[in-house]
Formats: sequence, C-alpha cells, structure tokens
Amino acid sequence: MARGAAARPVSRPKYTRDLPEERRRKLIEAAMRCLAERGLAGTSVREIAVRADVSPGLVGHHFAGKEDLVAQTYDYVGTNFGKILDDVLETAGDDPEDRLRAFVDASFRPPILDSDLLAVWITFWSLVRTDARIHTIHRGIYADYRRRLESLIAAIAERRRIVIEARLAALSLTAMLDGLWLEWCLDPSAFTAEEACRAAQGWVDGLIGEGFPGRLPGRRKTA
Amino acid sequence: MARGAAARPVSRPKYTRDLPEERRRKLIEAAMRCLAERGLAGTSVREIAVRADVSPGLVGHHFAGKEDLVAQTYDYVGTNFGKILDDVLETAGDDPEDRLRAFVDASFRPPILDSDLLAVWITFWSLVRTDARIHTIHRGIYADYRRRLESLIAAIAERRRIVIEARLAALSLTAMLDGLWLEWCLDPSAFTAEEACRAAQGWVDGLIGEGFPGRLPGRRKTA
DNA sequence: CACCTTGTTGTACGATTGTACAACAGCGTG
DNA sequence: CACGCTGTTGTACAATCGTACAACAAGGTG
Repeated sequence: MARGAAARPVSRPKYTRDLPEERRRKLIEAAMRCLAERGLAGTSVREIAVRADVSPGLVGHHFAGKEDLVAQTYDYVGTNFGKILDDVLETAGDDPEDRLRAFVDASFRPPILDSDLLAVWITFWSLVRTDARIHTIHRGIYADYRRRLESLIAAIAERRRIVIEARLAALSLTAMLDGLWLEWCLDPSAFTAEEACRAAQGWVDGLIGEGFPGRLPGRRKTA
Repeated sequence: MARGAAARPVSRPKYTRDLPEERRRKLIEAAMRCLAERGLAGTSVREIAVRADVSPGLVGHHFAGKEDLVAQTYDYVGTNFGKILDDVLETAGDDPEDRLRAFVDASFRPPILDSDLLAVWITFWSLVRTDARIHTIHRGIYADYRRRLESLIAAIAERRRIVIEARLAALSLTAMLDGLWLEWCLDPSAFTAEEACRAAQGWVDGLIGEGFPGRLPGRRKTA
C-alpha cells in the first residue's frame, strides 16, 4: 500500500509538531466550524479535536479549558470581522458617503453575510450574560463597531454641513444592520439579501436627506 | 412539628396531581427560567424538574423528550410575546400612527425589554438552523410580527396619503427593533433604553416625514 | 370501601462530557 | 549521534447527561 512520498523513513511520523501560536489558531478555527454546524451544546472538546485532526488532550495543553477556547474564539472572530470591514473601508476611497455605502453593501455580502458566521456569533451572545470574560470581549467588539460607524457618520455630517446626532445615528444603523443580518441568516426565505441591502441603504438615504426608505422608492444605484 | 392544616390525614400526600395541560405549562415556565439563567448548555431535564418541583421522570411523561419541551417553550414564549403586543395595540386607540408609536414604546419597556427574555430567545435562535421544528415555529413568529408592523405602516400611509413600500419599511423597523432589543439586553451599559426608544421613534419620524433620526434633533414628545 | 386509571416518583442504564496525567516522540541543540 | 525540551497522544476518571421503566399513590367512579 501507499508508503510515504519521502524516500527514507519506513513509516510516516505519527504527528507533526506545530508552533503553539499556529496550533492554537487551528484549534480556534476548528471550534468555529463546530460551533457553526452543531451549536454550543454540540461542541465538545473531542469534536473540536477531531476537526482539528489532533488528540482531545491537546486542547488542555494549549488552552486553560473549554471556556478559554471559546472566549479566544470570540476574540478571533471579532478581530477578523473588524479586519474585513477595515479592508472594505480601505478600498472605498476617501469620500465618507462612499465609505458608508460600501460598508453597508459589504454587510450583505459574504464573508459577512454568512449563516455559519451568525451561528457562531449567536453562541457568543448566549454567553455574554453569564461569562464575564465573554462579556468584556463583546463590549469591546461592539464599541469598536459603533465607533467606526459614528466617525463615518460624523464625517458625512461635516462634509455635507448638516447636523446629525452621530451617536444616535450610529446606534440606529448598528441595530438595523445587526437585525437584518440576524434575521436573514436565521431564515433566508423571509426576504432577500438585496432587500436587506435596500432597506439599510434606504436608511442612509434618509440620513443624508435623499428621501426615506420605502417612501417614493428611490432610483439610487446599489453598488 | 407542623402537621398539615387539614384535620384528618396523619401525613400530607407525597405529591399533588395536576391536569396534564397545567403541568405542561409549569414545566415550560420552569424551562424558561432555566434557559434564562443558565443557557441551553446549562439547562438539563433534571434542572428543569427541580425548578418545577417535580421528579425528573415527569418530563418524559408529558413531553416526547427534551427537544420537544424546548420547542413547545418557544411556541409558548412566542405566543405570549404576540399577546402582549396585541394588548398594547388594543389600548392604543384607533389612529394608526398612535398605534405604531405605542408599539415602539412598548418594545423598550418591560415585559418586552427584559434581558431574561432575550436570553431565552437567543437559545431558540441557536436552534433555528439545526432543528427543523424550531425553524418552523421561528418562521411563524417572525411572519406574524412583520405582518403586524406592515399593516400598521400601510394604514399610516393610507391615512396620510403617502406612498410607502410597506413591506420594506416593516422589514427595516423589525430589524431595528430586534437589533436595539438584542444589543441593549446584551449590554445595557452601551446605551440607555430611552436612547434606543428615541432611535426607533426617530425612524418612525423619518417614515412619516417629520425629519430623520438624529438630523436636527426633534422636539417630539416621547410617550 | 374497593377498584382502576394515570399522574408521579425514583432509579438505573449507557453514552458523553471536561479534565488530568503519564507516556510517547518530533526535532532543534550540542 | 545522543540528549532534552515540549508538543502531542491516548486513556482513565468522576460527573452529568437524556431516557426508559417498574413501582407507587392520588383521586374520581362504582
């Protein structure tokens, strides 16, 4: 039968070592896949280990425990999420309105609009109230998110010389994006991603003063 | 020692019987409390039984299993939710705008704005994708919810003789209410319930044409 | 008062959980 | 080539899980 491709050894090594950092990343990504597919209740240390192609005991070596792994996974997912949106803003140019529009559009396209991602996120939500560490991470992620939107909105207000309560507006937009994202991922049959995008972009129309979502359906080109 | 209040019996009965319907309700409410406090992972049949003051075996007698109990709990919570909002509309009078305003206000007051309720709800969200029955229940609850809002919005449009895409508007408002509700319950320190209410009522302002949330802060009286 | 239906109890079972730990082995260092 | 650090394995452990089931007893019926 198939021997290893290498010439020398009689048998392949039983395992390959990894830098702790690298291994931790692989375990975190395995945990993500597991949480997405089977939820928190179905995510055991053993199941994670299977998906990471390692022995169950290894989890204890790299993490303080299951709780620790889950918390670090939230951190990882949240950081990734932020990086993706930063990239979107990076390539959107300098005009604050273009940037906000791009931000909204990106919210309704993969990799942001992804049912698996939501499933993982819900797991974290379910822990925010009981797990102090998750609560702290959650707080940070959402503070960053709102701050990003708030500065974008403030920039638009300045550019267009209009008065906007940026904090309240950021609050509203965050909630609407979160809500549309949540509801679409839970049941994609209820409405399309394009409708969701139109709804959110319509809110921006209203913010800027070009009409209101749903009122006299606009002819704005969407991305 | 304290004997029973009744004159006759030497010892009190070891348990009291209940109508199946009644017992099921008690078990469902125990499950709610348990889900709220400890999440799905911490909600075992035994823990539910403790909170319902019955033996663990009784769950199996009244429900097909744990999954069945959880599903019926979602049904129960969703129905209650709908009834509460119906009551709000009932007492809000006939003017569709008053009714929508009341609906929004109620969304940011107990018993709707309740972290425990959200915690229970999140549990159900976490099951929508994997459990077919939960998915069906979820679909029904949200369809009802959006239909309610859509007809309210359509009534406002008719009354004010303005053109509104009611479906899209209902979609937007549902998402914003859901998002604000979710985010406030997860971290009440991020913003106040009054701010959330102002944000949502501001959206209604924009819908009707009295300005936009955040733009030139309105002087509208809130509830 | 005896009977019978059935709501209820208590327990036992196998499966699965998170964690601890001793033994193994990859691989850089000398 | 031998040594030693440590990433990795595999297993054992107690605890807890959902479920099944035999036995008990409450309370209406005759």
